[in-house]
Amino acid sequence: MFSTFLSNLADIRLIPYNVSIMKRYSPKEFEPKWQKKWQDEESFKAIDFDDRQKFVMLTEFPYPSGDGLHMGHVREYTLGDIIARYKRHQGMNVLYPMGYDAFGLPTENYAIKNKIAPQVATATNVGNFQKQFQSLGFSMDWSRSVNTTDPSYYRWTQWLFLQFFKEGLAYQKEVSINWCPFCKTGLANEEVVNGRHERCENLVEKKFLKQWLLKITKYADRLIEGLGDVDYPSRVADQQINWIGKSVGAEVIFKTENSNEDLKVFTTRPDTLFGATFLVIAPEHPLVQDLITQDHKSSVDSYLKSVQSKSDLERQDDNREKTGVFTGAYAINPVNGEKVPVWIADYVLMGYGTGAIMAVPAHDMRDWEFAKKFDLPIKRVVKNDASDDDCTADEGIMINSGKFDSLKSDEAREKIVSELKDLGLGEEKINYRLRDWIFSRQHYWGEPIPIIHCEKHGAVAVPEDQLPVTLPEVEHYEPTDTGESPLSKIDEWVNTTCPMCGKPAKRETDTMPNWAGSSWYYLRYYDAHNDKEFAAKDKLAYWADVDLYLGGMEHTTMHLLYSRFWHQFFYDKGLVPTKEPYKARRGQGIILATDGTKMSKSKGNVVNPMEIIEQGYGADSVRLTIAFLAPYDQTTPWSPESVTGMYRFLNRVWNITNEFMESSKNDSENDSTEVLRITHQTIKKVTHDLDNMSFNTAISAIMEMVNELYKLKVNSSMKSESWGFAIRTLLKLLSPFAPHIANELSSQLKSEDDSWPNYDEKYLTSEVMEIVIQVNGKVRAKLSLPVDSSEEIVIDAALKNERIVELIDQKTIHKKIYIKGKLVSLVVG
RNA sequence: GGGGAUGUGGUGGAAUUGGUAGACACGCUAGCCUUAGGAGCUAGUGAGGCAACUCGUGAAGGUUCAAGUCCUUUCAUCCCCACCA
Repeated sequence: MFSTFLSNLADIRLIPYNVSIMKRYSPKEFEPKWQKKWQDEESFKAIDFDDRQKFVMLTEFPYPSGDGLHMGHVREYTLGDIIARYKRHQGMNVLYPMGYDAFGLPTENYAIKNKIAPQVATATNVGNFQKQFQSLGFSMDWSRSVNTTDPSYYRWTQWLFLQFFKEGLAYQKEVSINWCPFCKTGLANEEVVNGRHERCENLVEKKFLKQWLLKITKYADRLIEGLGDVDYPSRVADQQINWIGKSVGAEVIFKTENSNEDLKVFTTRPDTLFGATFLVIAPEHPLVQDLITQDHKSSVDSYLKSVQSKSDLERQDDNREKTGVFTGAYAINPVNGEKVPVWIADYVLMGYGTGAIMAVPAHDMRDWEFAKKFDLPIKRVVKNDASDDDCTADEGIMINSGKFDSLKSDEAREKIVSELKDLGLGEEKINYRLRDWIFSRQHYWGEPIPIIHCEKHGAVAVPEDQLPVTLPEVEHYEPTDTGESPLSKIDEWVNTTCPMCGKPAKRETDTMPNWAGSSWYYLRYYDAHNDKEFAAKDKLAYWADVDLYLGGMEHTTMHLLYSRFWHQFFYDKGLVPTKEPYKARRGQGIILATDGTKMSKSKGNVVNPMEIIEQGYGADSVRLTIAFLAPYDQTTPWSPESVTGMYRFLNRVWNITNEFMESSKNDSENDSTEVLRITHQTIKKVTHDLDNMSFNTAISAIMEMVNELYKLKVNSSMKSESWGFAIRTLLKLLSPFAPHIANELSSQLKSEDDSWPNYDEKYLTSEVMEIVIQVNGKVRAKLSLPVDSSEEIVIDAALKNERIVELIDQKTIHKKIYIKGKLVSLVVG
């Protein structure tokens, strides 16, 4: 008590009386200086073919909206920057590129509304983004910057599209597409959320249009297999696998009575074929008209009409009742020759499998509901734990299945399929949930699809030497109501000649979706200015593939899957040297508003990172706050107070460094092993944490170091080798996170070396160890002993401890456990 | 219905192999200092208790000398997909 009082007095005396003689930490005064220097000197230029180990740090490039950077951007690019700077300090040739994914509807809508060309609006926004990136101190190689709307870029997007076209992987088809009546454009399945267009939230309609599609389904298996070769978080890999939705089953042919055409169905449970008591086909099924009998025609027609009038949203409603209608037709179950009725119902989807199913009500919940509602027969063919009156999808032992009785489900599956094969009435079949990628958009602001339509030759590729097909300048960007792109109204652009026969022909007027440019942009960073190829082979060989790709979880089934598909195709064509584009993928979590909800303009809870910098906290505080907030992949609310805390911490770093610089002028020589211990310990911890992307704990380790140093400086002079090492190391460890203050103070210290520090084990060991003593599992005492104490000595000391002696009293010790250097556990009773 | 994740103080979050739960920070309390700043310093801060001590990681069981961590059951929240046969 008394001694504590004294040491408090000592503390107070040794704290510099007048802190004001030192320059205050004021990031505004030096951050812009460093940013300008980095810009002017192109400090972060990645060098082609350099001998150092290469490291490609990729972050998803932004859509340059008029609103500037938001917190999500700042998190992503700050984390990328921390890694890029760290790897550079470790001596690697780091490529940390940035570009702009600038085609898209917001700019087009902005252009329509304000009568400003999208090219102009884009240029303005890009300039704004560039400035904001700079003000955050990001270490990007700007010499390789790309912009998807630049003709010198989309020339290669078009060229790559033509490779798909030549291979038959880009094709046109009349398809029922998701149509957004507000944006007046077609959408990919992935862009429809709850029956609404994910961008504008308007209800999506169905429209039948001739569209360009990319045959991503051809790569379904490869896209699954490829996941085995890369380091993706399991939730990303699982989500992609789930999205591709591979199911193994069989296609079974049912002969029909009324039609010459057979009905094909897909099932994953051919073992339940004997339980198929009826068939159901989708309302859009091509055989509908063929099958209906005269006396059912009117009821079928009215059902089809009612289905048509339903919106997608209604059809997907959770509480929907099963609806349907009997066609009057019958089909023959191939395994037992039974006549089963054919129904039409909208719970069967035309887009999956064959658009027809065999209904096994006893073993499929949907069929069960339908059978109950329309009083159709239910036949149990699998015996398992479930009650006979229930529907069960579980496997078991076959019953009511003729010669397959008493087989297990999986055996029956095999045998029945092989029998069907022999009969020529079925075979194994694999189906995917994944559909081909609808690649047409009916908009101005996108890459024109480089195709010319000729009456004689059909769709013809624009010759390579005529690329790019540039967007014409137009007066109006408004989409048309007919479902045609606004480009279709520009006759002088549309009318051209056929490259094959020279006769008059018309240009394709659809443009590509904005996923096109982003499907290959990382490749362009390897050779951003090449006007002969999309990237030179030797540069691809040097840089590919991306070592770490950081981005949003929301892109898992869109951009990330699309670009893997493109890359795999390019690999097959010998255009790229690696099978997969990205060696490792990580997804950062979302930063929510302080109230735990998503930040949104309409709620007015958006935090603007630029404002925080301008308020005087500076870029370093913002960067630290983001990295410290939570594990990088965790969704977490923003905390404005946290910025103050980081600013305070940087202030402490600033002050202790300045104190060190002051004291080194006149203090006496004095060394401290404690200073070295905390320094080496922190190097070890921060290095380990950075390798594991545990940014928040790395920062807390640096904070602990600073706190320790503050305590240590009270009793030891700062003028010593150890202190110099400690302060310089502190700045090095801090520099990936807060590069401005680290560079500023290092330059004041005239510390030129910027290599990552190494720790030395010998400084980590301390002379004493603290041993915890547990009695019956509870911590009862702590001992300080020399580190080299043997087990005997430790246990002996534990048993002699006053407190322990008291607790053991007369009781017997049943067991003594010693965990080296940590604890002694005594079991008494 | 399918897939994935997460539950720890007032808050954000720590906790290599099971080994001192709550690091680091925010906030709060008390005090000090001052050129009154978005500053700095000291002490305290899971709950209950004067204390010894007891309780405590969504809940309930279990394994173990020892469980936030392993096992079983269960509840809650979030994300993605969804009439996918």
